[in-house]
Amino acid sequence: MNQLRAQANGRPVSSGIPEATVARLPVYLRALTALGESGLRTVSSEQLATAAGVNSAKLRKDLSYLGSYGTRGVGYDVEYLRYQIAREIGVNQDWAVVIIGIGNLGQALSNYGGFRSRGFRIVALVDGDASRVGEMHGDLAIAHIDDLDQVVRERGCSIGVIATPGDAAQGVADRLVASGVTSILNFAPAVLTVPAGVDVRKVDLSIELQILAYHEQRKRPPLVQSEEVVES
Amino acid sequence: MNQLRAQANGRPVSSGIPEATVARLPVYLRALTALGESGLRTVSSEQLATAAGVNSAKLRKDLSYLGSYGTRGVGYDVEYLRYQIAREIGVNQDWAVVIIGIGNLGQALSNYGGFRSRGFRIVALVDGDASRVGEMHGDLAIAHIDDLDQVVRERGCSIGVIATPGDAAQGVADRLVASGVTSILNFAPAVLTVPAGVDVRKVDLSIELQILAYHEQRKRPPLVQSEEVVES
DNA sequence: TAGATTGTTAATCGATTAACAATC
DNA sequence: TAGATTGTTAATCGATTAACAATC
Repeated sequence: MNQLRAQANGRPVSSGIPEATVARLPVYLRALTALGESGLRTVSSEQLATAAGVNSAKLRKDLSYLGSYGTRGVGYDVEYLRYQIAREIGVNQDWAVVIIGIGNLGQALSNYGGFRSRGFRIVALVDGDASRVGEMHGDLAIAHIDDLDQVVRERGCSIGVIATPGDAAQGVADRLVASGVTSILNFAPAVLTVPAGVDVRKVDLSIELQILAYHEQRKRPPLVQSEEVVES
Repeated sequence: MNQLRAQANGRPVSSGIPEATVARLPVYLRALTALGESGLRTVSSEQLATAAGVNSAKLRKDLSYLGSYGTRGVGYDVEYLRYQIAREIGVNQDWAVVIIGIGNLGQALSNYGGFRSRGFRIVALVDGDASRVGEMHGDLAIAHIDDLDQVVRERGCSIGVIATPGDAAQGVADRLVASGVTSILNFAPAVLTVPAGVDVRKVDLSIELQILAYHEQRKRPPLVQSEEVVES
């Protein structure tokens, strides 16, 4: 079924965690942080699942990939489980992030305070417009895209965020890859092609709205819906 | 296997389209629009799949849920297929969108020009800060959250975008639902609880970065990784 | 007719879920 | 010991993929 290799300690190796589970770990982490701040010391899978918006069977299955961190009949120690998940995700250390494309969205991202507490530090802002080089946003001055290599090297960036228009995105991705970045978060409406070993995640606002529209259309059908089709 | 009901015309009814397929239709739509603008009249599943970043088997399977819009031995008429997909998604008409929370992100979203051409019109900006009511952003003045009902009704909003801090999000969602909105795009880092029949999609930037960090950690292991664990 | 390409089938894979034995 | 809750099993469900018959 699941070809989990096992370590000496009996825990499955990290790469054996299913993608769907990996995508939920940050949600559990956030819920545990909130529950911990509210003073809770111990939490059951039922409680934590509710806080995370999933069912408890899925939560327990997900946690079972990390190891056996609960106590039967009792539940999970909030702080201990929080620490284990944070370690598994890799956010006990800080990751240095470079943002490319300092338009409205790039600025909003650079100002967002929530990244810091979640393991990310924005260490560089880069843009293709030479006239904006040196412009300050908080502590950071905009650098030019031609200096990307140097910026990435000097500041140890391991994640690149693309917030350019769609037609610039592939070029930026190529430069990021050339400078050694192997993790990219893409906000530009474009399909990126990257070499094997480079991870790209995309956040596409129009696509999210279109998925909502698809379902909305079926909840409240438009007044006029033509089913006639002109054969091409 | 797949309990597709069929209409008189033999096409599966809309609600029979798998979610994974629905999520890709906007990607195909965008690729077709770009190919059409480049002058291409006909496209094969192989070409379109490449442009959309998927494999051709998946593309053909996805399109088969919509109907039989291709010609064997030839391919798909670009404009005809583009129209059919747009109709299926529901973006041949415009959807009115209200943004709640006009901070950095809310402003960036309200300024983004790409929504208009993709079937969405931002018709209202709403914030909880009374001192900002009336503030202009483009053509739109900020309204107060207490007037949400009226705004939604008068401007026919069918989609709400939440761009508030996390702790305000559930309250805003409750108000949106109360005012009749049944589709919500949530940018706040919070799990939303809504009644059945209301769709929520979430865009969570920290979560996306954490998923990247998980994989990055396994590509370049940190210099010091403690495996020792203090039992709680 | 020969070549090309769709639309569909069926096998495989991965994710979800309910149920419950293990065990605190 | 009795009650509670985890961790795991196994069934089910949904998504992906390769292969190819249908057909332009």
